[in-house]
Amino acid sequence: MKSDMTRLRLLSHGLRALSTDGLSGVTLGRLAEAASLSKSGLFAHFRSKQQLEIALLYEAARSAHGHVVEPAMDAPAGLPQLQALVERWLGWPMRAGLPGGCPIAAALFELDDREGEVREHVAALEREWRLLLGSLVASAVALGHLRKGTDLDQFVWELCGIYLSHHVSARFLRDPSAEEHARLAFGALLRRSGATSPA
Amino acid sequence: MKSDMTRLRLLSHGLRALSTDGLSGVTLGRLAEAASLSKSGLFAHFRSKQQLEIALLYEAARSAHGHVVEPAMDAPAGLPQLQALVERWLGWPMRAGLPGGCPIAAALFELDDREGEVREHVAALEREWRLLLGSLVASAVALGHLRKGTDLDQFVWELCGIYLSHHVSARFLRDPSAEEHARLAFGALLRRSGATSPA
DNA sequence: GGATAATACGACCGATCGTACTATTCTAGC
DNA sequence: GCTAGAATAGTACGATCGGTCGTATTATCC
Repeated sequence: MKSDMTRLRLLSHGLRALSTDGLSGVTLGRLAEAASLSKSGLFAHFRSKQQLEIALLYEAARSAHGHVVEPAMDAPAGLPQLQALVERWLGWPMRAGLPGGCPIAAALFELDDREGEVREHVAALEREWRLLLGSLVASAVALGHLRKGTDLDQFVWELCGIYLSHHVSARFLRDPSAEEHARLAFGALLRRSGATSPA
Repeated sequence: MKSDMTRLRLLSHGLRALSTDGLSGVTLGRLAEAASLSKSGLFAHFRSKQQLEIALLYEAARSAHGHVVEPAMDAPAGLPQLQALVERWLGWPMRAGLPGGCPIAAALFELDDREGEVREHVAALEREWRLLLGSLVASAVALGHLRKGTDLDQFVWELCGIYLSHHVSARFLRDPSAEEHARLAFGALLRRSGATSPA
């Protein structure tokens, strides 16, 4: 359908806006203008601002999956896959063609004190993401790449901290050594977990 | 002066609003109503929305200093002081009476793709904060509490990651084990840096 | 105590917000 | 090619945004 094409265009422009302006920064008027559509025409696609926000967040997750998860799955299972995923994870928005930062990371701070449907969807995405990370760590443990008895939740928790710290130092502080800091931190986390072959 | 009282009341209400709603969520109308003041009366105190935002951010930093830095300075210099500061740092907004999360952490993600004066003030605050953290780590190294040769910048970078991950898991995910994760992560970071007396 | 400046008020500005309702244009199936 | 229904445009709405205005009140200082 023609409508699907338009919807894709809207999601594309909306995702770009989301990455720079955050959820509350994406407005129907601006998005309509960016996508060369009337505001009411845009509004007809999503039946409310909330629905648009949710759609954009899922589009962000879809893009992350395509740019981060899928290519990382080419690596051998276990530690190499985990390392490949982390490498693709850090700074993925830029490689996905987004002009701003990670929309989901930003949403974690924008919605932390807001209730409602949007928050629940972000929470679901974040929980799913951490489950994926945990399963990759578990595989590395099962394959003997990481020490048996490794605290999976703790590993994932600290890995998320590395991602967030990288986001802040790279995007806000514009520290050119953000990548290096993240690499060192991840390496230390691996070593602590008994990685046999450090990258 | 009477005006100073009003200004303090405005900053107090504004800081609360800032912690839950973020910079763009604080509006002149709502703040005026919360502080029982007319919008124009409020506007007379700060000459623009930007000036209000900057004043609120400095108020947040002032509050953090009072609730985090000052009490931590009672601890003996070196590692104990660093540990005391981290303990007070995590979750300080609640202990400061704020209903939401850390306004500065939120600003790091809200302003990462926005230029202007407000961003520069947040950047200055953040840089100053990291300098403080670095100096405490340096003291711990100088006093022999941490290994000589400890990478100060890397330590601070990872510590900030712990703070951010704690913020997300405690405030957004509402994970009751956020404190425990942070404690474990900080302990591991200390151990890696050769701490002789783990807490 | 009276001049003066600070402070607060209410009304209002143009712009934009999200959303609703009504045309109009377009497209798909016959 | 016609027509039904989808897709888009148009218009308007009430609310709120940051901000300005003139005016009234209130402190402050000589």
